[in-house]
Amino acid sequence: MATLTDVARRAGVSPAAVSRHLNGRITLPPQTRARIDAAVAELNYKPNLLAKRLSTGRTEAIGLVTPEIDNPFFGELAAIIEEAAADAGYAVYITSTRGDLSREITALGRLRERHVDGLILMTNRPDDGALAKALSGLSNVVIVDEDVPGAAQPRIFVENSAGTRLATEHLISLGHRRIAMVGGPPGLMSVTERQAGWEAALAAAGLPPGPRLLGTYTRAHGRAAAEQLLAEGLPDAIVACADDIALGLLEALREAGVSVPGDIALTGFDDMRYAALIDPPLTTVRQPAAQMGRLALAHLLTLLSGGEVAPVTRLPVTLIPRSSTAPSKVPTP
Amino acid sequence: MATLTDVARRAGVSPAAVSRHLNGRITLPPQTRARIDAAVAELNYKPNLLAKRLSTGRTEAIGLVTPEIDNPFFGELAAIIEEAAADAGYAVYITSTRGDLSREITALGRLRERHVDGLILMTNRPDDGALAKALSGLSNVVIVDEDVPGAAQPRIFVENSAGTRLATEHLISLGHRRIAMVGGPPGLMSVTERQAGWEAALAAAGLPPGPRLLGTYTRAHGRAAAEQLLAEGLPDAIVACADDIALGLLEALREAGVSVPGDIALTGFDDMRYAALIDPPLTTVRQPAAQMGRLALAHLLTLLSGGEVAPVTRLPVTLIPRSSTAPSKVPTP
DNA sequence: CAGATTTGGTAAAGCGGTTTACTAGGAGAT
DNA sequence: ATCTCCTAGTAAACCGCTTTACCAAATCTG
Repeated sequence: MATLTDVARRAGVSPAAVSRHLNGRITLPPQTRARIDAAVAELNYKPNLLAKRLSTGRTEAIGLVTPEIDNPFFGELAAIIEEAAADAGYAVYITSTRGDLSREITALGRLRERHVDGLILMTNRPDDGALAKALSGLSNVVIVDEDVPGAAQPRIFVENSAGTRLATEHLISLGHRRIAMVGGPPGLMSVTERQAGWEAALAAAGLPPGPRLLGTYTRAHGRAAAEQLLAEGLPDAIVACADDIALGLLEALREAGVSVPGDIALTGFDDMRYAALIDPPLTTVRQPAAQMGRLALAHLLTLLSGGEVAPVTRLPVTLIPRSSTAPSKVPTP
Repeated sequence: MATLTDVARRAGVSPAAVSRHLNGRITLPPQTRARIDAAVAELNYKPNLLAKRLSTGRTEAIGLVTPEIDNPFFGELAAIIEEAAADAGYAVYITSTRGDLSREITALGRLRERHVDGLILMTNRPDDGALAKALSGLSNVVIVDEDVPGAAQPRIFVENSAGTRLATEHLISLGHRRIAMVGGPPGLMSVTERQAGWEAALAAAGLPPGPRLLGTYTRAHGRAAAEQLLAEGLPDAIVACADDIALGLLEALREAGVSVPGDIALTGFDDMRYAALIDPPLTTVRQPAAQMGRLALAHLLTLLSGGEVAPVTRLPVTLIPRSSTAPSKVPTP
């Protein structure tokens, strides 16, 4: 590989001149410029990024910390962010933490060690303060989708409570009265808020809350919840706090011979790809993944250039009615 | 941030001693070692990776080039690779090329510029030689899932033709006679091989090939193919070369009032997550994504440590029968 | 006890850029 | 003719770590 010095020698100037010319920090007379450009072309010179980075302290890379890159929702977010980052000249390090604190911390370490310029952080774990502590003092971080209580970094969420409120209102308008909620990990902000939306809609309609089953954001939890509800007596409808949970509910209910939406209505949350393709197509609350991804990157770029950014941004969600919800068979009084 | 020199000063030794001790390239007497370790701890010293990299020329990072990170199949592969790479001490740069040659080339450039130590490359585009040319001379690259004709790097594929042969034999054993194939981009190795498997199974059973519709590995192509088949007269069964294609077929057929598997049987390829959850659950050929990912990384690590690796590895596929295939209603003669 | 070997380090030259501080030479102003 | 300013660069320090080559003192060997 040709180095800057090789180019300089060939062009008959100093390395400094070449460096400054290439970075647009000096205006040289046309002939000199032409000689340098020619030398660059002839030697097929490519700057060594490592050297550049060491020198400037900037890496032109960002990190993306996701709980699970193979979850379509995070995959979509990652794809958008990667594309937008590439357009802005940044490479992306992706970490799939699988909900493991130590891998989250490792990723933060990369920022501390100036291995990346900034970080977009997503977690799906209730934090006991360890992650917040690891975040303290770090700038150039944007928290997305799920809160890390106690952290000072800017964050981007969706209107969680509005989402479940919409879903619950939709179910109520279809004539359902006894509406259960199956949620994710207790203590997680998104779960708390989604629960609040469900409760608010019920309260507004003068209905008592149905059963509430928290657990994890997994298909397995959906299955377990279905079994519990089957044992205790099925409600009219279920509001699931994630599409994955809804999928588990659906499987277990179908196996038990319960028809969705014939016997029970079901709503999800996320609108992951495939939510429309399952049987029955899932009524769900759409999170604007693409918009979140783009905004997260935009925020991060603003931070990187020394700008300021709103401490909390909330993006709207929309209810996508499909076939997993149908009018109640019990006539509305 | 404390530097090596700070540590050295505090421990009363030279920077060289600290560096060599920390990298295990010198054995020091216990007291000296203790002084250095103490200084490291007190200053909370973290080596600057950038500097280390510039010095050693190694980056301890690999690149992962995928066509679409938001496709669950590639997502699963990426998750496995990322996890295994992290265990081996490598960070992972992920690029989602969206089938764009220039982004593939950019990723290769990162290797050329010694920005990463090695690369795992997946593509889903028939190459006109441009990618092969960009690959020439690069070592530490493993090609996965799809071929790049003319490239010299080791590669890992699945038994494509065996996969469609299994699927086609399965359909034949269910009594289907007129079996169509809906494939991906013409010229792509996986497509050619999958077509060969379909033809071989039909030939072995003494059956003529049904319609063959090539296109892209997308749901849209599946829809278009379904429309064409509907217009030309439906076959008994369809072998789709990808689950995404099968999904498109399924949608369009359902909209046309054709029942799967009642009126027509359908098989996919990949066994992506959700293939089991759609309506009807999809009979498909399972590609061992996890195994491919792990093997790709193992190969790359072998290359990185100067080892040799098989030029071509083929992994077996398995047929996963589900409900999208059922016995033909036409009695077998 | 001289010479050889081991122990326990060090000095300094990279790695390949960037950047600050500086200067030789010519043009313009007085 | 002198002073100032601008143009077109250059020299050298620096980023933080690694590594080669080397050396002084201590220990062993014959």
